[in-house]
Amino acid sequence: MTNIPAVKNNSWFVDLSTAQQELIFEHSTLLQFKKDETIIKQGFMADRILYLEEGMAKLSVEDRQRSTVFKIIANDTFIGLMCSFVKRNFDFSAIAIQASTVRLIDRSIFEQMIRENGKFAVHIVQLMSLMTNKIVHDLVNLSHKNVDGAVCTVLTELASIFKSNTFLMPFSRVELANTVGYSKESVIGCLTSLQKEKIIKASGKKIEILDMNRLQVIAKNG
Amino acid sequence: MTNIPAVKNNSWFVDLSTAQQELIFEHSTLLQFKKDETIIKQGFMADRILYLEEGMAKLSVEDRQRSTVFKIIANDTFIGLMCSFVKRNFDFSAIAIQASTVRLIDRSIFEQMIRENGKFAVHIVQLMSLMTNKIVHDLVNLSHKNVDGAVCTVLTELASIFKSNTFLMPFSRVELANTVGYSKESVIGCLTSLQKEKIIKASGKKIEILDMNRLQVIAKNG
DNA sequence: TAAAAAAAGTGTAATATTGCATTTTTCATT
DNA sequence: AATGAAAAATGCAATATTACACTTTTTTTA
Repeated sequence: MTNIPAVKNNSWFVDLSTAQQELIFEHSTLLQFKKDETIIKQGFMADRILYLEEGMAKLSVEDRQRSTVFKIIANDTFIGLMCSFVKRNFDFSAIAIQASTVRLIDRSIFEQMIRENGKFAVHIVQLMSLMTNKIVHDLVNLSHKNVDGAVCTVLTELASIFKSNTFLMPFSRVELANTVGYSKESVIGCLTSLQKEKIIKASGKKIEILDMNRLQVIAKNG
Repeated sequence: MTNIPAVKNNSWFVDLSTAQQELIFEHSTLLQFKKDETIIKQGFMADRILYLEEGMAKLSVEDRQRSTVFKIIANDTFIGLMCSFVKRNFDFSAIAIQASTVRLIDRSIFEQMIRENGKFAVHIVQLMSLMTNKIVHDLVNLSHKNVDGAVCTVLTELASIFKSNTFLMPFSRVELANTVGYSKESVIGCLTSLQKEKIIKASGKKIEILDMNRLQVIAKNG
């Protein structure tokens, strides 16, 4: 019998029967990624469903000129659901921003589970609903802000993702610029002035939020 | 026996059995909306799944200050799937931009279909995948463009949605401005200069694209 | 650990965008 | 058809953002 990890209550597979869980685990592989390793490269064939068991990753859309992070995900999240159900290729990239464990699940088995197990299917639809909703609201939200507002919004989000006011930014300055849709100079300038105002402390990738209140005010009002 | 409309090949319910189709149609209502009527108001209770059978609608996120259209949908599309599966309330608004026919489907019956019919479930997951993917790419894409690029991008998209180089804009100038994330003055200025360059002809909501090539070039290169 | 390369940071001139005041046009209503 | 209200359009000064050229710092690699 396959070695099935202890089922956490909130996991995606609670709705599966023991036999189905076994089947999934038989047809899945566990991979380890180091910080900054590429989990998915946009354009690659999408024949697996990916589930981030441990760690964190950033999802980005790539084009000829730049890479734009549109979402940071933490453990217990599907990485590939967004497109691997239809597209032959991944439409975005995923890069580990912490050491991560990813389960690769055979797409046809996963589909079979959706077909066989209605409760599981409903659960998956709900997860997709939630994710889409959040992404749309976040992106629309960012699009109405000036540099300062956008950068501060991202910083507050990062603090909440990392559950700490001190964290390592998973972005280069250029990536941060692409994510908020402004030039790197503007973004760097904003970080510098936030620092002068003693709202944050930034040395390299390490960010420390000193005054969360003021940060949130700027995030809201530009 | 319930009156079931002739099943189109590409419809969302082809995977349902005749009995299931009957059930769905018994537990659903057909509503007519005139142009500019509100189909969904953000914040209302989401106890139905909405399917746009005929017509067109714009989906928007509302906040205190503005309404931002993030997607235009045409006939044979689910309107509410994106959030009505989890949230108690709709997280966005939908307004008919043409006379439209909407089928309201009981949420619990719809969920039951997903549970009972695996093929249907997979189909729904695929639809959601596609939609999310398209929205994310479109929004990210817009966020890197200047006013001209963004406005031209939206205009080319509208032409493709309406399948014609002449169409009625489903936006006020202010809404268009919110959608692209720029001020109304900038957007109006852009439309004016596009007109001076004889790339479009705009009188009120009526837009005529005179030079699609140049429009696309601006859409791409700002 | 030194050298090279990449990323981060800076000041400033050029450019793009906004916000305001005001006018014109459009649209609905009587 | 006249009237009023809302939307659209305009020009311009104020502001925000970019792009450039350059320096400094950090990271990588030999």
